[in-house]
This record gives sequence, C-alpha cells and structure tokens, in this order.
Amino acid sequence: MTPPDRPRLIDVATRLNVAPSTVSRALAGSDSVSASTRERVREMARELGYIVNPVASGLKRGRTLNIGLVAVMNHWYAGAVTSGIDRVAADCGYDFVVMNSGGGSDEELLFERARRLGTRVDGVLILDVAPEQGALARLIESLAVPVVTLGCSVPGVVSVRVDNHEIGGLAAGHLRELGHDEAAVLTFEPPTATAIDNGRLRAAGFAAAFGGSSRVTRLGRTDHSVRRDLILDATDGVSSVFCTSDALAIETVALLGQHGRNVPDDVSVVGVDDHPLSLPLGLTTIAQCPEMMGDAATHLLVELMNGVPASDLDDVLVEVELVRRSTSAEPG
Amino acid sequence: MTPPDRPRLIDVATRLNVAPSTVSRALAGSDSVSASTRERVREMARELGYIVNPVASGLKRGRTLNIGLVAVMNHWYAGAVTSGIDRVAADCGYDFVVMNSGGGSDEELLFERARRLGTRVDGVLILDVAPEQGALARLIESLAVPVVTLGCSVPGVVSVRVDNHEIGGLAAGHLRELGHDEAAVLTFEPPTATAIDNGRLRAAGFAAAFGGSSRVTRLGRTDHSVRRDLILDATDGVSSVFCTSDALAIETVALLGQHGRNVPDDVSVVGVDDHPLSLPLGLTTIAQCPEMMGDAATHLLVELMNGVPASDLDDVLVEVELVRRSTSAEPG
DNA sequence: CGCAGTCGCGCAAACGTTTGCGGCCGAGTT
DNA sequence: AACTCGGCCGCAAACGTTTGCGCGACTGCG
Repeated sequence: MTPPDRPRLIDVATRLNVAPSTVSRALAGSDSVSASTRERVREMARELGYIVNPVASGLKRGRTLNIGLVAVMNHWYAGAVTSGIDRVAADCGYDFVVMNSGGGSDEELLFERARRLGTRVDGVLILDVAPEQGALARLIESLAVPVVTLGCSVPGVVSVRVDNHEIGGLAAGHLRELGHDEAAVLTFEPPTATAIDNGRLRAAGFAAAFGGSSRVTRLGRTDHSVRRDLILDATDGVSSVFCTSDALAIETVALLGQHGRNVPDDVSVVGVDDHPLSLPLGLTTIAQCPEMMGDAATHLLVELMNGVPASDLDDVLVEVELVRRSTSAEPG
Repeated sequence: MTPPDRPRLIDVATRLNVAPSTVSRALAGSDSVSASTRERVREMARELGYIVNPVASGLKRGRTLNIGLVAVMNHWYAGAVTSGIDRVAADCGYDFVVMNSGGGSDEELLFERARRLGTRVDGVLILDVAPEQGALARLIESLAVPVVTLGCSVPGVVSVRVDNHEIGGLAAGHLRELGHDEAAVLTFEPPTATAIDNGRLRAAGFAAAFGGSSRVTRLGRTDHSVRRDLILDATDGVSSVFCTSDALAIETVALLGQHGRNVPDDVSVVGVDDHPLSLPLGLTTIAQCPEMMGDAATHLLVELMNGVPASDLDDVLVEVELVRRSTSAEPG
C-alpha cells in the first residue's frame, strides 16, 4: 500500500555527491550555484522523479503555498468562481483548499474550522457570506491571514464585487428603452442566514432607475407551490418583470408560459447572472462573469500574500453587461 | 500584517512548566498522561487559543490530513458533490484541496499537477473524468496515494457510481407505464475530452428497457441554435422524450412549449439528475443525490487512508429514484 | 522496611526542507 | 609572489511537532 517512498532531496544529493543545500538551491534557481551543477541537479531530479515535499518546505519557509476558499459550494456560482480561482492559483504555484460554509448554522463550529483553516493556508478567499452583525469581520479576524472577499465586503479588507445597484439600473434602462413603464420585480430572500442578500440591492437599483411604476415582492425559500402563486400574483397584468437572479427568472418565464402569458410578446422578463441555462433558454440577463471574479480575487490575494499592504490595493468592481436575448421585447 | 504569531506548543508547555511532549500527548488524549494535567493543558491551550500547526504535525506524522479532489468544477454537479465531501471530511478531521481538471488540455501539465497534489494530500477523490485510453489509470498511478473514483471507474480502484443503465431503465419504465410506445432520446456529447460520457449508457439503458420504438440523437456542444433545430427535429411527432440530463430536458421543454407543443399534454419529457431547477420547473426526472455520493466516497477514502486494503472495500452503487413531477403524463 | 511494578512525565531524536555563514579555490591586481 | 576578492559549495541550525525510551516517584506487597 505504501509505495516505495518518494525520493527525497537527500537522495538526489547523494546520487550526485553534492550537499542537500546545493540541490535545494539549484532547484530553486538560485544564482549562487553554477549553471552546470544546476543543470546536473535538475536532470537528476527529473530522472528520479523528485518533487519537493511541500509539507517540509512549508514548515521551514512558513508558507504553505495554499489558499483557502470559504463558500457555500452548493450553488453553480461557487463552482464557476472556483474555476477561475484554480486557474490563476495554479499559475502562481498555489493549490487551494475549500471550506464549505453552508449548512452549519453553528457559528462556534464555523469559527473553529476557520481558525484551523487559517493554519493551513497563506490567505483566504471568502465568497458571498453575509456580514451578519459583524460575524464576518470576526471570522476574518480569527483566520489571521490575508483575506479578500468576493461579492461581499467588510471595512478594511479588499474585495471584488459587482455593483448590484448598477445591475438593477441596467435592467431598468433596458426595459425602459423598450418602452415599458410598469414592472414587477421579484427577488429571493437569501437561502441561509449566512448568505448575502444581493437581491435587495439589485431591486433598489432597479427601482431607482426605472422611474415608472414598479413593485417589488420578496419570495421566501419556502414551499415552491406557494411561491408559484406569489409569482403569478405579482406579475399579473404587468408588461415586464425583473428577477434578481436567473434561477428565479427561469422559473418565472416557465410559469408565465404555462399560464398563457407569452414571453416576450405579452410580458418581458430579464434576470441576473447569466446562469448556464440562460443561453440555451434565451433569457435576457445582466451577465457577470464568475470566472473573472475568481481570477481577479486570486490575483489580489497573491499580492497580499507577497506582502503588499491591504491599504495599497483597491477594491475591484467587475463589469457587468446586459446581454439581450429573447425574453425581452417592446410591450405588446 | 503578520499578526503576533500564533502560540506554539512550547508556549503552552512553558506556561505550565511541563514538557512539550506532555502537552502534545495531553492534547492527543493519550492515556499516558494524568487526567489532571490533561485537563490543565487543555484549559491553557484554550486560553491561549493554541491550535496545532498542521504543517509541522504533518511533517512528523507523515499524514497531511488533507484529501484532494480532482474534478471539473464548472458544473453545478461538482459543487453539490463538494458539499457532501466537505461534510464528512470535516467530521473526520480532514480538509480538502481541489484541483480543477477542466480546461487544461495539456495532459503533461495535468500529470505534473497531479503529482504535486499527491504530495499534499493523504488520498484523492476523482470525479467524472473519463478513462480515455488509460490516461485515468496513469493519473491515479502518478498520484501515489489512495484513490476513490466518483462516477467513473478504473479496474482495481474503488468507486462510487450510479447505475447509468438502470437510470435509462427507470425512465423507460415510467414512460412505458404511462402508455407511451414511442420515444426520442436526446443526449449530449461530453463537453470535454476528459469528461465522462454518461449519456451513452443512459441512452442504452433506456433503449434496452423501452422496447417500443425509440431513436437516440446525440447533440454536439456546438452552437445552440443548430441544437434547437436538432432537438425540434428529433422530437417531432413523438409522444415522449427522454433526455439524459436535466439541463437538456429543461431546454427541451422550453423549446417544445415555444413551438406549440404542450408539455405534458402533447409530449412527456423526463430528464435525469434532479438539477436544482428541476423542482421549481416541475420536471420529472431520475434523481441521484450528489451530496450522498460525495459522502459515500469520502467515507471509503477515509477507510483506505486508514490502511484498509482496497481489495477489502466494495464499490458502492448509490440508489437512483424516479421523481415524478409535471412533465410526464399519459399520451394525449 | 525493601523491592518490584506502574504511572506520569521529560529528553532528545527524528520528519524533509531552507538558509545564514563560513571555507575553499581560482582569478585578477599590484 | 603575496594579497584580495568573488564565485561555489558544504555545514549545521533551524521550522513545530510527535514519539521511543528512560527515569524518578509512588503504590502495594512481602
């Protein structure tokens, strides 16, 4: 079961009659080792299939070359962000370990895990967890490593976000341009107490920019059959509806269709996110690119871990974009 | 930026005038330390906020208490599995690090990363990567740690899977019971060369069990407007359609609806996966529970890491279940 | 009161790297 | 020819734990 243990640094050293330190330096590309031995060492390392033991290396150097991600993974969005993170993390030589913040309502336990996570990684990314009464700030505190937040923000820690207000504004502008002057806005309550409430801001941004008559209704995460009724009720008679997430929008257009209201002829629907199904379903939406957000956040985190002070780094606001497809049109 | 370094083992030792070894043993719950000192140590550790340094500990003990996950994360399914993994991993004291296998078509690079991953973790989970010409086996080989595969299988390594053939069979049985005797089956080609092709088996299982007239058409991942035509064409005239994934099914019912074919009155549609949107959309589907799969796989991996030989462990086949909702009905 | 057995604890050697420091040797300078 | 200087490399001490081994003291028995 235990395979013939991996070769160690000292193995390649003895094979070459040099000191371990030389091997270490050679592999690190130090210039205080002659080009010729450097090459010999590299050759031998490759031949033996040597790779440094990250644990030992981490112990000595005080960095683990790991970054942490805390997020609730049970959502397509988290997976997409993860893709972005992985790409740049790999480029920078980091692996990343994830800690699922979902489900566990036991705050004490969460903190415990966070503390442990902080010992394994050089920095962490926090995705979409809500700053409930300072709990997020305390969480970050107990991590004790550089942090960048994604989709949420805490004073003093660098973040990458989208402008949720602008998102609402874009949707409002689009509908307005088409000629709609009444709209229903539908929004979910956050699924868990620790998840962030983007919907509220998006709805507010919409209302502010729309100008016409709009009415927002918040949907609980309860039984979906009662939700049906709420949706139908809220959208009754209006010519356009703005859903603060694509998941909700997709459900809404299906529902409207089933009840004889043609989208987009009778009613326009626009969502937010660019959900993977939005393209095939032809949903008009405000797209944000999760991979790009993961990408940007990871770059920032790398800088922090390299010692750049947080005060030198600016928050980044990633661009959102209206992508018009076939669920929005001029009012019939 | 560097906070006043975390307390170390020796700090709590000196504070108590005991040897570091005693502290270590006390915290480990060894019985060779008196109950009273054990308690004193624990108290002090709590007071100082001490937590063991997993890197140092890992170096000495030769286990990292990390498990690896290789998967393509850009998919809701991976996120859901991740949730299951995290839950039991946390219970067993493990964290997990993920390596995104998607995108990178450079096989050599993938192997390099896998080798590195193998040095950081005590075992790895592999999700849905295809055994393309033995590449998967070589990947596992180069990991050099215990492995369990999820959704795919390689001779000699323990796996947890669903019976894709049975999935097709369940769908066929359901449609048959309703009275359908003709069906179109729609399936995606795998998105990348390294992703597994579940659709083929599901389609085969369906065909085998359906008995009536069924015709399968495979959809490329190409432009979705050409896909529309293919779908409409393939489903033209049939009373029922089986889609080998919910994503496809959702797209299909939307399409059918837009083209005047009422679901389920004119045509029944059943999918597979129990996609998060399937419930709100009312899609009849064959549900598999990704969290449970992650859960099961992690338990197996923990056993392997504890030294149980792979030959003592049986592959697990997780149950699938037909959940009937409102897209299937008796033929009109 | 002496001895064996036990229990609790400390000492020090690991685990596999990285890195400051010092030493050797050859080349260049006067 | 002596002296210096710089380029390469080895020695050994860390990093923070865990753990085999051994030692002292205390208990209980003869």
